[in-house]
Order: sequence, then C-alpha cells, then structure tokens
Amino acid sequence: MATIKDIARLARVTPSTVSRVLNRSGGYSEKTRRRVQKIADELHYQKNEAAVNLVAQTSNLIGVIVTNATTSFAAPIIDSIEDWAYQNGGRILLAHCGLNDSERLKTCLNLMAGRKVNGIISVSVQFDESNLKLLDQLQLPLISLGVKVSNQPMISIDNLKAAMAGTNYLISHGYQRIALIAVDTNDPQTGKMRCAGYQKAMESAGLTPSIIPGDYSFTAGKQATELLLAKRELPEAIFAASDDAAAGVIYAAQEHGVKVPEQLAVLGFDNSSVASMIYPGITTIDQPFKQMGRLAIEHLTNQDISSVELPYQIKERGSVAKHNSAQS
Amino acid sequence: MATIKDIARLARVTPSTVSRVLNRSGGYSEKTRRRVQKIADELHYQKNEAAVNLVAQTSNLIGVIVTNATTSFAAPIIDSIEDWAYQNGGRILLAHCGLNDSERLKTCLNLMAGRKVNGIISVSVQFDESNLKLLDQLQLPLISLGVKVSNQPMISIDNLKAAMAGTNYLISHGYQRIALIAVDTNDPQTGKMRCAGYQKAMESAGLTPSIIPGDYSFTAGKQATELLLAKRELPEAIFAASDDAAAGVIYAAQEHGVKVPEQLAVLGFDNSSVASMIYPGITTIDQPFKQMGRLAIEHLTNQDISSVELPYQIKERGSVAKHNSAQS
DNA sequence: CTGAAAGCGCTTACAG
DNA sequence: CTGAAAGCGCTTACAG
Repeated sequence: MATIKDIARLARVTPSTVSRVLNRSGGYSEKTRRRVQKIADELHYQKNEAAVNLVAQTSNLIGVIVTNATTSFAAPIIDSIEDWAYQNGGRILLAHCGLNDSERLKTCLNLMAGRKVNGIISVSVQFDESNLKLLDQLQLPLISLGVKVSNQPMISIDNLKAAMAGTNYLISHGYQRIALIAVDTNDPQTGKMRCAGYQKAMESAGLTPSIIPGDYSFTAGKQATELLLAKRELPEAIFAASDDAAAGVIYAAQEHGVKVPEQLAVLGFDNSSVASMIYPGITTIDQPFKQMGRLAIEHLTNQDISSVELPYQIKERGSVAKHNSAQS
Repeated sequence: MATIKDIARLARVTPSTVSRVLNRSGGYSEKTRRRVQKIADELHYQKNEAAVNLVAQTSNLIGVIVTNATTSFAAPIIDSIEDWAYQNGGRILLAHCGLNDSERLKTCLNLMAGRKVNGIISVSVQFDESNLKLLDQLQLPLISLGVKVSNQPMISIDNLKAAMAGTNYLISHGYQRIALIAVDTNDPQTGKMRCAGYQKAMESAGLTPSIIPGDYSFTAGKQATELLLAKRELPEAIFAASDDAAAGVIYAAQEHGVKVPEQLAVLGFDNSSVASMIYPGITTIDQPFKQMGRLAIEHLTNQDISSVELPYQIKERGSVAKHNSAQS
C-alpha cells in the first residue's frame, strides 16, 4: 500500500505537504495541490487509519454491543446506527456478548477499550457487578438501550407504563382473564417492570393476575400456551412479553384450532418485524427502535449523558378484537 | 489512559521490557515480570491497538459488508462470524452498503481499506463494474456469500439445483400448477438461477412455468398472491423465492380464507427464522447460513481463495402436503 | 536479563 | 508556500 512518503517522493515535496493537501488544511499552492492529488489518486492512496488515530488520539470508532444478532429488534437499531455512521464518517465495531455471559462481556469491553472507541452503545445488555466495575475503570462513555446500567445514561421506553397500557388496552376491549407470559421474572429490569405494570393494571381493575415466566422467545410463548391449553385454563387474552413470544402463542393456538382473536386475543410487545408477518397481524406495543439507535449515537457524539424516555405506542393489528362479552 | 511508558516509569524499567512482559515474548526475570504485570493490572492498562497495528502492519480486523441488518438471513451469518472472532481474538468492522447503492458500497470498500482489514466478507452484495475495479485496486481479499463476485471466491449453495429440487419436490407431491413468485428476475445471480432451475424442472415435467417477479420481500409475496387471487388464477402451489415472501403468501392466503396447505401449498427458500414462526411452518429450502459464515472467516484466515458450494436441503414443515389429486 | 534506538504512517507546531 | 523535526504508543532487532 502506498504511503504518504511514496506520494511525497513522486511529487517532489515532503510528507508534510502531502498531508496538508490530503487533509485540505491549507498552506500549499494550487499547483502543488494538483500534482499531489493526482499522484495520490493514481496510487489509489488510502490513509492508514491506524496512524491517523494514533496521532489524533481517537479512533472514530463506535462500539456496538448486542447479545446476539438473532435478537429480532437488534436489526433496526443497528441499521439506524449504521446509517448515521455512513452519513458522518463513523465506523462500527460490532461485538456480541451473549446472554448473561459475564466473561464474554468483559472481553467485549476490553476489546472496545483497546480499540479506543469513542463510545459504546449496548443493546439490552445487563451488566453484572464485575463488568460495571470494569466499565468504570475503562472510563468509556456508554449509552444503554432498553435496560438500565448503573450510572450510565439509558434510552428506553417506560416498561412499567407500557405494560400497564397494554393490559388496560386488553381490559378496555372487554377481556378479564388475561395472562402475561414469556416474561423473564428474574430480569431485574425489563422483566420486573413489565410484570409490575401488568399486575398493577390488573389489580386496579379488580382482576387476578396470572403470569407464566419465560425468556421472551417464540418457544416460551408456544410452550406457555400449550401448558394453558393442557390445563384447560386458556384465558381470554394473552399478553406476550415480546412479539416472538406472541408468535409462539399464535402458532400454538392455530395448531390447536383456537381462533385468534375470536377465542383468544393476543397482544405482543416490541413491534418487531415478525409482528406484521404472521396472520393475524400482531397487535403490539411499539418500541421506536430506529429512533433509539439514532438518539444513542447522537448522544454519544454530543457527549450528552442524559437519559431519555421514549414514547411507546400501541400498534393495532388483527390479533386483538373486542371481546364477545363486551359487545353490546 | 495509561501507556507503556507510564508502566515503565513506575516499574523502573524501559518500555522495551514492559512490552516484552506484556507480550510474554520472553527475555525478562520472573521478578521483573511480576512487578511490571502488577503495575499494568493496577493501571488497568489497555494496549493501544492503533499503535500495535501500525507496527504490526495489520489490523486484526475483518470487514463485514451486508446490504442491511434487516435482511433476515444476515443475522445467523453475522452471529457465526462473531463467534469465531470471539474465539480467535478477531474484531468485526461492520458496514452496510444498501441495495444497489454503488456509491455507498464504494464508501464501504474505502473505509475497509483505510482500516487495513485483513479481509472482507460480503453477504449477498452485488458488485458493479466500478466497485469491481476498486476492489481490484484495493487488493483486499474478499469472500462473497451467496452471490458471485468476479474473480473472488464465493460460498454458496447451487441456486439452480436448489430451485430445481424445490420445484421437483412440489411436483412429486402431486402439484402441477406451480408458480414461482417474488424472485428478482433482474438479479443476475440468485434470481436468474432460481428462475432457471424452476423452469427447467417444470419443463422436464411437461408443465407450464409461471413467474411473478418481485424483490424477495414479504410484501412481494403478499402482493403476488393477491394478484393471483384477484385474477382467479391461484395455482395449486406457490414456490416463493424467499421465506419472507412465503410468509407474505401465507398471510394473504389466510386473509382470504385459503387454507394452507390444503388449498394452496407454499414452499419457501432460505429457512430463515420466520419459517418456523408462522403457522403452518414453512417447508423450505434450507441454506446453511451459520456454516457459510464460519467457512467464510476460515477461508479468509487461511488465505484460502477457493470457492465452495454448500449443500442445501429441503426442510419439511407444514406448508406443503400431498396434493389431493395425488392421493390414491 | 535489560536498555537505547529506530521505525510503523501520519500530523502539527515551528521556522524560514 | 514549504520543509525539518518531534511525537502519537508500540515493537523489535541490536548491543551489552
């Protein structure tokens, strides 16, 4: 690969001048500029970013940590970050930290520190004590999407209110026996909040909450529904803690000839891509993932360390209708 | 951030020695080693990779270019590359090139060159003339997944044979009026191959091919089906060029009360995550995405520039059954 | 076993 | 307008 020196030699100037021309930093004659630029072009010169970063003491890199790419909502977030990067000349260093894999998250963090990323965006990753400490030592600005990381800014919807709103939506549509399923009750953040919101709404309405825990997955939704079916305790409506899980519920329902929404209403959570791809479309709580990604990168860039709570909204599709008993 | 010099000063040795200790390259007493290591630990020292890369003349970075993260099958590929990276201390520089966006792909390529990536893995990206030339100038090893890029190794299934096999699968299940839909007939690679395979199989069986072009999307599948329905020309079976499109077909079918697979058999392509999330499960042609990702990174690492053709297989789920007319 | 020196490719004051 | 020099943080022969 050609270097600045090669160009300098061919253009009969010093590397200093080449650098100035290439950076358009002024201080050269038009004639020199042309000569240097021409040679650089001919050589298909590419700046060695490692060298640039070394002197600039920065990396122009932003680190993105996700649990894994299969998480259905990671895609729109990464997309919006990438779009920003494209517009602004930033670069994305991607790493997966797995689920509750402390060791791997530690590796991610160290890797990002070594690369001197300008900041980290973490998507739904939980930090345990040791990684919290590491993060503190590394002094890397971080912004977390979806879950709270101690002392770090967060961008998220209000899970408690959203779960309440979802539950109330079901109640206002005439449902009374409503189960919350596939929610991770051990998850100190999202899980707990969604449970609390659901319970609060149910109790306010004088209804009895019923929760089947799970890991937000399709399988969790499917199994919960099968369990309910086997016990002959199918509720009137199921509030799934994610759209993946809602898809599992609908799958199980269809498999057993239970009509959605006539015999079973299903409410999802996320408005991820699958929500609009299955029939009936999943009525769900929309999280503005694209906006989350964009805000995250903007905050990082502006060194804005404030948290922001984004609005959720209920996206109505076909999986919830007015309950029969509610029809006048 | 602490540097090697800081450690050297505190440990009362020279940077050379610190470097040796940190790299375990030998040539120091156990006593020195301990002292240096201790101080490095206390300082939470993180090597500046830009500096390391500058002298090593490498980056330890592998570039991954995808059209966008929303492509349903990008996820498993990225996952497997990331897993490899985690095991082997590599890092992933991610970039999106959009769809047929020559300018953006060019930016991606230049960005990768600037970062001195060890190699590039491109996922389903088409290179136009100008980028082919750029790639050549940049001299970056590349391995393409799914589509052929001139003069570069490719990892893919045989789309022609796979489409033939899919069509024959449908035929052998008793279907005769089979349409291929949502296939991009302008796509010189995948699209053309899948069309050709379908046509060949149809003609060999004495059947009439019928193709509705599209962009592999859910919407393309849905619209094609609605079109067929409106024209009252619904075939017995639809071969969708992707699982997303197959989901669209099934959606439209359910919406119009057409039973799958009883009244309409649906065959997908990819075996992406959505295939198992909708009911009935999509019978589809499985592409080994994880394996593709793993092979790609291994080839890149071993400087193996041979192409490899991976086996596809038909994954049977519920969207195709024996056709009535075929029942004895 | 340890240190002094040169160098990776670039940028940036400082002179002239 | 241009050049010489120092320096970013590290590694690696070469001496001793």
